[in-house]
Amino acid sequence: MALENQELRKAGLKVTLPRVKIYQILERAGEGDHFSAEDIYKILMEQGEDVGLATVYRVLTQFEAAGLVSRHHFEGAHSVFELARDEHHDHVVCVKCGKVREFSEPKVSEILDKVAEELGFSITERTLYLYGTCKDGCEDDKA
Amino acid sequence: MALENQELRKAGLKVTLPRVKIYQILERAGEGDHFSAEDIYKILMEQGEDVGLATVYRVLTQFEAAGLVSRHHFEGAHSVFELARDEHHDHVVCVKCGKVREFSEPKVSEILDKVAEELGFSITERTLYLYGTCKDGCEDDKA
DNA sequence: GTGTTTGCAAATAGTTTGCAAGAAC
DNA sequence: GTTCTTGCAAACTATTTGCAAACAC
Repeated sequence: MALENQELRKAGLKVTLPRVKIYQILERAGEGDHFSAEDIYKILMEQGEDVGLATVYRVLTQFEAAGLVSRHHFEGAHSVFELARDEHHDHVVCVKCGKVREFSEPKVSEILDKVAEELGFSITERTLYLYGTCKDGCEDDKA
Repeated sequence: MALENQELRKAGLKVTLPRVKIYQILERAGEGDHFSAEDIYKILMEQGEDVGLATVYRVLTQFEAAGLVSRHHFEGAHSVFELARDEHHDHVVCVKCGKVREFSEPKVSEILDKVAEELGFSITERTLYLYGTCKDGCEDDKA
């Protein structure tokens, strides 16, 4: 139970209720789950925690700065967050149901590294999002 | 001079001063030039045109819907626009100087199509942005 | 003329910030 | 006890919308 506390301390952040709770929510997420600040805020409310939305934003920003989470901007709207993992991965987003799938293709990274090399760029980050629709049952429940 | 008028008509848009002027600004852009609504608004002001910022947004949105321009969201901030071209291309963005380079790698598209296939997704669009820094002279003039 | 488009001001969505009160160490 | 953190309300940024006046055709 104190595992997340270690993570927080390691990141130079004091162990406070909002940070622990938010970290736990992110930890519980399955692959492909991404939360917006608002999502997290709502979950906290449901859990009866008294945490302000502004704090959720602040904590997520701190987590991002500490490398604990990564932030994504799917289709322009709000940001969503997920716990950072070691292996880089890219995202497929269904524009109908909002579902997100992840994938990782070493060959793509390889090619992009070469492109950067040729252009004289030193890449620090990339975003690769595929938008489309699930072919299988995909109820338009973009809640 | 009436070429852009043709484009507008083809898109089902009446030929009005704001639309023509905005189209011309986009047309003048070199490869890698991307304008935000604000950029375009400022250029119009400098040219002495009396066009509202809201109109710039409306026109750009209409152009996008008509397939005349594509919209990009580089690093979260505001949207930028460029005239749509036939060949798909991806972007490299320098986070120091803001410069944008374009590239196109058929092999990447090929791999991504395969990924989508395997995941049972039907891709309609993708965004692939590489962020980093120019290795050569790149004055931090991210104006 | 009639329907579209525009400019302006006000509204909106997502996110950030100032500040005094409260918690961590 | 001192410094970091929080909650709230207010500010901010990018963008959108309502509406009456102006324009395209």
